[in-house]
Amino acid sequence: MCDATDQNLADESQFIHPDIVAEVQKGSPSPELLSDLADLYKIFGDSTRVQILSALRVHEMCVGDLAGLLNMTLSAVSHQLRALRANKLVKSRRDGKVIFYRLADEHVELILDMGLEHLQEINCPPHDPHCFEE
Amino acid sequence: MCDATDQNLADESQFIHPDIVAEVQKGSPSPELLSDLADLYKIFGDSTRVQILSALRVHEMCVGDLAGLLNMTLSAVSHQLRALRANKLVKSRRDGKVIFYRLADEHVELILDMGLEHLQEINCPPHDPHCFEE
DNA sequence: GTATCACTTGAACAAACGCTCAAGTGATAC
DNA sequence: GTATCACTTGAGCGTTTGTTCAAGTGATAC
Repeated sequence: MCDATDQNLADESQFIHPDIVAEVQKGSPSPELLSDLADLYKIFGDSTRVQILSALRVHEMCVGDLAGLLNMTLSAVSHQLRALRANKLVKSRRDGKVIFYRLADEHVELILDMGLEHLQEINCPPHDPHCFEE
Repeated sequence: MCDATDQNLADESQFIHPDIVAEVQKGSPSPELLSDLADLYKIFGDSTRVQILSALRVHEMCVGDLAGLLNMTLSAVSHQLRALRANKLVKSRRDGKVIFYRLADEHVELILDMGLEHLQEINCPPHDPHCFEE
């Protein structure tokens, strides 16, 4: 996909500001890691999955209750739980016929909170003291 | 899409655990807010966009440099910058012919960090002292 | 004025995604 | 054993998404 010698792209002079590009190349994580990061956020990037995570934050739930709460089919919810499980965002335990799901760890809650905070800042109300145009 | 009287779904007895569902209904944000949250994470859920954000975290950059750094076309990068702009994750300034992009605020960095931390925890190395199976 | 540079935009298209439907699994009840 | 319940899984299908390509815009250079 790339030519052989591109381990120092910033010097190749196709750039307008080679110095800046070189600095960024050194200071940013590898594309592989950033791709994993994108894959993680992709999981949070769906309304159904976020609703599930938000619900499980309050209390562990079984699939049927989740489906009823979200007004969706068992199958649809189960498919999304599968994605959440695969990415280690939820864990499950079986109790007789019923399978209860819960959040995998506190990090999931933190990520949800971080996003909610950002939303508040963006849609900050007019009377918010530290809200102003740049 | 729903019948008229569903404002107290948890009592409708289609649920296995009505008490839990009722508690979750009260304790979780509205579906609308959670949908906005999902839309926000959707932006972070793409490798190209995350690479752009991660780069801008180190230094403001123009579109051409970003395209070179990511080994992508100007157009592709510009399209993604448009999405980032629309969601207020980046800001731009023009300097002559060149347009420099930078992160909109510190919240963007925090969200990136939160995700990176979660990745570290998941892929935690075997010699990590606080890494164990449940 | 024209030319060029840096970037944006719209249309098109393949790939990825999320839901539905039908079939399958695993545990309990009898 | 069979039946039922709670859930999972795979295939199919319409929608969304990200890239490419070609055309357009806005500022500088001359």
